[in-house]
Amino acid sequence: MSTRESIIHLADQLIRDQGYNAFSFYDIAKTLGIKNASIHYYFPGKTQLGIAVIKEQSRRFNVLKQAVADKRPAEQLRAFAHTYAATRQEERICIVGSLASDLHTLDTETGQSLALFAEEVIEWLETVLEQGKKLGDFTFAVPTRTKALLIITNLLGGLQLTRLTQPQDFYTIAETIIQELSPVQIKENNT
Amino acid sequence: MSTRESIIHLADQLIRDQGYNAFSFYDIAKTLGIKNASIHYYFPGKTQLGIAVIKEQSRRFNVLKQAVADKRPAEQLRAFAHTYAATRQEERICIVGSLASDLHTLDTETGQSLALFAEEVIEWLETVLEQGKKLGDFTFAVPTRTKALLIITNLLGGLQLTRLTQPQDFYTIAETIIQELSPVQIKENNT
DNA sequence: GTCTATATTCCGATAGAC
DNA sequence: GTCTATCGGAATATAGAC
Repeated sequence: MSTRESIIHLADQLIRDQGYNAFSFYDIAKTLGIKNASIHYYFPGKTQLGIAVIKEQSRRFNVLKQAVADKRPAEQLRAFAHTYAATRQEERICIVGSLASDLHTLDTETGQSLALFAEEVIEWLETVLEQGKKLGDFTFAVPTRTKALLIITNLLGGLQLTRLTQPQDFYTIAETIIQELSPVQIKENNT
Repeated sequence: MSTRESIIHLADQLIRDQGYNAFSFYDIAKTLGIKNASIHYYFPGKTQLGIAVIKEQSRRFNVLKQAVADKRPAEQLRAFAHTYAATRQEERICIVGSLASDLHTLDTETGQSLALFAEEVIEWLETVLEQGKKLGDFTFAVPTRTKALLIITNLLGGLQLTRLTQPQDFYTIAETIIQELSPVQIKENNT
């Protein structure tokens, strides 16, 4: 991994761990064993680094998208949810949730880049849900976009809320999302 | 409103607008027409101010709780969701989402105070859902705590995600949460 | 209670040598 | 590409006068 890639990777981890306004160039520099000023060689300012992080997340999302494109909708959704579960295990949150929380402190470009990425994710999830419904794999009684919003907010919010409760709460949320889409629901006693 | 109360109120607004690590004592001081140092008279440090904000949110939550205690579960839930809708209109997010995003930069006490508040909200929502089910006002097929987690993450995450899309998306989310609990669902065509 | 003044630390950023 | 050195600014916090 190049220095540039390492910087982006670390910035991403720091943003999703501590928040955009809490991490510093020095945090990255000390980990990489370089100096503060070297980061400015790759990124003129914090804004450009932030945007690079968003673009990298978008790139990785598209890699996932392609990797599961031929699979069943249920499996696509499970792969998607799994990336959040992995994030939960790291005690981090997702990039959209982290930067949306700090939105009013970000440059316009950063906010636009983030909004673009969020819409990418929503629209992909919409197509997965739509396909699942057509195939009879999914059942849901609200508009597709609404269902997509509900699922994403469950995952995004779940990463944050369950930092305050227990990790298990997140896995319960993720499993429930998938179970509730199943057309064959075994209705059990629930206490 | 006393100076102390004004400070807490402004800190709350700033935390939910810009984030804990982005607001400064000066932001509050200039609005109140006082000096930086005066805030330290009321709160020794930022940590104590942050905790006071959480406690005030908890107090106001309990006021709401008492105000709707005699009403039907559906109306209690609607009043709860309405506070989030009002927050959405201000372009802010909820205190739990904001501080949970910054959790790893907060003092232990602040984190504990926040976790306590989050659990208060979850448990109250559980009792409302449970009552609604007993009365036949609500239908849901997952454990009560799970349903509470799903609803709260929809609202918490909705405030953040819809900063990037449109305000209407949030209202759709909030309305859908309530509609989906209704035992008499008119299943319409959904595209 | 509120002020002035200041201490201290940290951060993003830049100039210029190597 | 990476460094040293430094600038300018901002933030939390404290001491002490009024």
